Amino acid sequence: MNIGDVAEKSGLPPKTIRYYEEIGLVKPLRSANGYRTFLDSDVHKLAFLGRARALGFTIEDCRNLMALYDDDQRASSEVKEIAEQHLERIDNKIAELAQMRATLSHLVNACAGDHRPDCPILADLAATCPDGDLIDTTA
Amino acid sequence: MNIGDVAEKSGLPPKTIRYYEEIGLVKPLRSANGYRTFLDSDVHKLAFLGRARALGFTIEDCRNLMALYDDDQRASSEVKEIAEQHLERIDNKIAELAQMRATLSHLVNACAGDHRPDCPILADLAATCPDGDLIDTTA
DNA sequence: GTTGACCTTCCAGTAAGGGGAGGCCCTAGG
DNA sequence: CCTAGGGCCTCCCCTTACTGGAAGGTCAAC
Repeated sequence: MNIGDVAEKSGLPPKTIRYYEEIGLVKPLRSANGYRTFLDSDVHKLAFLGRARALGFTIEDCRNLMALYDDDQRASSEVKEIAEQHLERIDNKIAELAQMRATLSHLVNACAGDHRPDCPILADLAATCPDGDLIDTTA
Repeated sequence: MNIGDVAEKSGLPPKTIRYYEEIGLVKPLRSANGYRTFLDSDVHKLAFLGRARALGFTIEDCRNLMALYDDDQRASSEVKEIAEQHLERIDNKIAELAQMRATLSHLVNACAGDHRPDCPILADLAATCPDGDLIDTTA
């Protein structure tokens, strides 16, 4: 199978598949003309990677998950730990975004959004200094 | 004022300040020895940038917000639009993360996390193919 | 035989800086 | 007067996970 077919079957772009080969996630064979030749198992791996990436796992997570997948002596606790750490990263990120959202949404609601220059959003960005300085927001 | 003082006052690392100069967000003067010389207005700008970045605005957003801040003919609607677009990006990102979180959390709960190899997380990553193929998850 | 689709490699770029090398400048202490 | 130290400078590579493009080889069809 050539890379185009694999791309279609796995749902990953050819560029991504080449990249995954470069970083050692898949190891396709080569035919005489230099083209990459993929097995069904490669397609399977790539689909696995695509799904793991879609869940937000890093490439390194994916590498570890694949290794565990290939290891029938694995303990599910190892897999679970990777997933739990990722879940925590996601929760942290969501919390961070929610905090931004709250502040930003508050500012947006306070802004008239008309033709006048007065703007609480800019005022907030300009005025809130770490050392408590009050800066002239009319500038 | 040298870059070290400005870093302390603005809360941004010197590296970041140099980077902001490189991309044209601040334009410090230079003294005879080649050192950057900052004015209070530069510190003000940098603090502004730091807060905008903390709210997740991109550098390009920051550039535009600063331009609006410097323009006393601005309409607050322009500021509000930038903020609203950013708010939408945040909401999209949160939704995406929440979706990941839901799936992942479901899988984590389903995983025993013990010494045995059986793992619903790996099974899910391996089995759900775009074209509906069922792949042997006992491998 | 030639067109066009496919494949190859390599280079460069993304966002927003971080790390570190190699080297100048300036001040304080002995 | 010399040196140690800390601060500053530029320059280059590194990060994540790809994506785009250029230059060129291959293959099947018309």
